[in-house]
Amino acid sequence: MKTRVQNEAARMTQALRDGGVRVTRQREALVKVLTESGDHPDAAELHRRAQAIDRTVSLATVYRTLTVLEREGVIQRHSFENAPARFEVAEPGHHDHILDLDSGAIIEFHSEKIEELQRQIAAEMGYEIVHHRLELYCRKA
Amino acid sequence: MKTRVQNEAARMTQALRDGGVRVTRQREALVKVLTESGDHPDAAELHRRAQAIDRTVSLATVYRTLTVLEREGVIQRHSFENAPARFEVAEPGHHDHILDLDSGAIIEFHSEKIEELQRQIAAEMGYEIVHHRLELYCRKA
DNA sequence: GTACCTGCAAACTGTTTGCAGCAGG
DNA sequence: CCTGCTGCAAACAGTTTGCAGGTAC
Repeated sequence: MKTRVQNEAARMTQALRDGGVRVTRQREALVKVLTESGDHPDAAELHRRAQAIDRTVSLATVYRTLTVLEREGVIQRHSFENAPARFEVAEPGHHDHILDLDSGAIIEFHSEKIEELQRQIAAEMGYEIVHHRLELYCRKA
Repeated sequence: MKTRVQNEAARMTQALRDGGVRVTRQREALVKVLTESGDHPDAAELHRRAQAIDRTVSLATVYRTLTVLEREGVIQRHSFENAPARFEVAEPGHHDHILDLDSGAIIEFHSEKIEELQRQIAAEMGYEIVHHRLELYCRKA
């Protein structure tokens, strides 16, 4: 039986092939790092982690590969306030983020009620939501 | 009787003084441009408009002044996806944005129900919302 | 005078790209 | 081989900053 990480890695390398690029040593290192990271690292952090596996991975390749993976929909890029973009493996089912302003922690949440209200508001204006962004910048109460 | 624009301009120049900077010719031009713009211009656009009033306004001064005005809370900076930051005069009462992906139009909306749900979700995690960001990237249905 | 202001150009950050050489089917 | 890959370094966009000179009390 395959582990979750192995499945995600397989899905990701397939996404690379689908995206029309080769699965190289460097890209395999990045895929490994992505599937094993439960947090929301930025490109520089991913580069650091990938280099621990394969010294020859460059930041340029990290960015190039992330672009393909995002286009194929297997990872998501989040641009939070005044900060480099952060990445995470795309899970089925959308979620939003709470950002702890003090610790920098990122917490995921989902509210179907909010999603529904958003759709309703957009519809009232004659719009259809393509995607949205909801971030709560918070402090411990 | 004063017009809304005059009131806003007065509030803004006062904010500059409160922010500890002088109200110069260049800053007056920017204030005028800000109060008269009903849209959400970015810094380059504000620079262009301010130069139409006073040729000597530089982009650096636009940025420096916007920083002060934002710190004083009389304007708001919004960083939408893959785009330079856009600015608007802060109105009492928060609102969120719908972005028309085709036309680039920005529409404001407010939903007290959504705000309440957000507070509720944050509270469940032991958090207090300092500020939040909600953007709906949409297409005409 | 003496602050603080200005525009300019250079610095800076995060990201993308052109290029010469390397490598895998 | 031949295509696409690589790292490097330069380019890029948006924004900030150091500096030499200008301006308002």
